Amino acid sequence: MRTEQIISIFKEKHFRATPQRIAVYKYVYGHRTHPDASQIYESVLKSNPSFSKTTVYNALKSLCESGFLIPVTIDGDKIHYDANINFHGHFICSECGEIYDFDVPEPVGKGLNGFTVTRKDVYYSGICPDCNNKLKN
Amino acid sequence: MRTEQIISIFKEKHFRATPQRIAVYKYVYGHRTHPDASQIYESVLKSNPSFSKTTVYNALKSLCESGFLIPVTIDGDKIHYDANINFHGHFICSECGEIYDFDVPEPVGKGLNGFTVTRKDVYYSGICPDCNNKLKN
DNA sequence: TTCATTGCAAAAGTTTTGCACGTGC
DNA sequence: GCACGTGCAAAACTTTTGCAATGAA
Repeated sequence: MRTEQIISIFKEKHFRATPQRIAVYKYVYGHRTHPDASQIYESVLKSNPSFSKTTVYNALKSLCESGFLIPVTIDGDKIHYDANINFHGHFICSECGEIYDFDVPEPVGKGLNGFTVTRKDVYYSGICPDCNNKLKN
Repeated sequence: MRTEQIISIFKEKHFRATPQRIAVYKYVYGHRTHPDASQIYESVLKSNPSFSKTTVYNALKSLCESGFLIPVTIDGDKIHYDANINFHGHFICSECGEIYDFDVPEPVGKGLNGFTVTRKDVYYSGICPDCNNKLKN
């Protein structure tokens, strides 16, 4: 996504458009690999050596709260980030750790009267095709 | 669950029945609050002051691998544990952090040819009824 | 007996915090 | 200008690791 476009969608939501936030969002938007904070930090640092890790954490948190990114907590360890905010499922391979997107209808929970639901996530885990092939040989 | 019963289901799966593993499982089975490792460690320690934290981590990991417990990674930070291994959804309140169970049909993902799926999780987040009431007043 | 499990301390790693400084609006 | 974001270092946490000692089968 172009920088001007990012600034534009940030301003629509009254989200302060700092260079750090723009760089973080641009990276996650352009790399659909569900990177975690460290990967984002290290990648963003290459073009912007002055950015601090704290700021990347702050930016990611704010971007999630404002709905620009989705936090993926599938591995119980690091948090991964996804710029695809359309509803979809996430699959994690327990062999290689890779996270894949997949299509799945939004699940409809029962007995949640009085609950306000702001986000739904569907996580699968298992073995991905690549690792399945490697394990066969 | 009675200790003898726990030993029995452990042995069925050739899962070594150490006092530590029994105590950890009994605690999680009896407290359906989705505790995390620290809460489990501190609670188990009251009756068994000699147990170490490492062992609690080892036990939880083994219990998950053998299918006695389910790891709940809904908060991206700590891992919570659930002894209810029947399929169900988890709701986390972003205000109080409480995790609730709810009924939901197993989601059916598409386009996962070649993937081996070993676990499915449905996570919701939002505001629980208690916190909704508190926020109204 | 034997090998998996335990326990301790220390390490590794992620995320948070406090506070002074800088900057977008 | 002012509120909010940034940056640094240090702290707080959870989880892992290495290795000797212990105990379940």
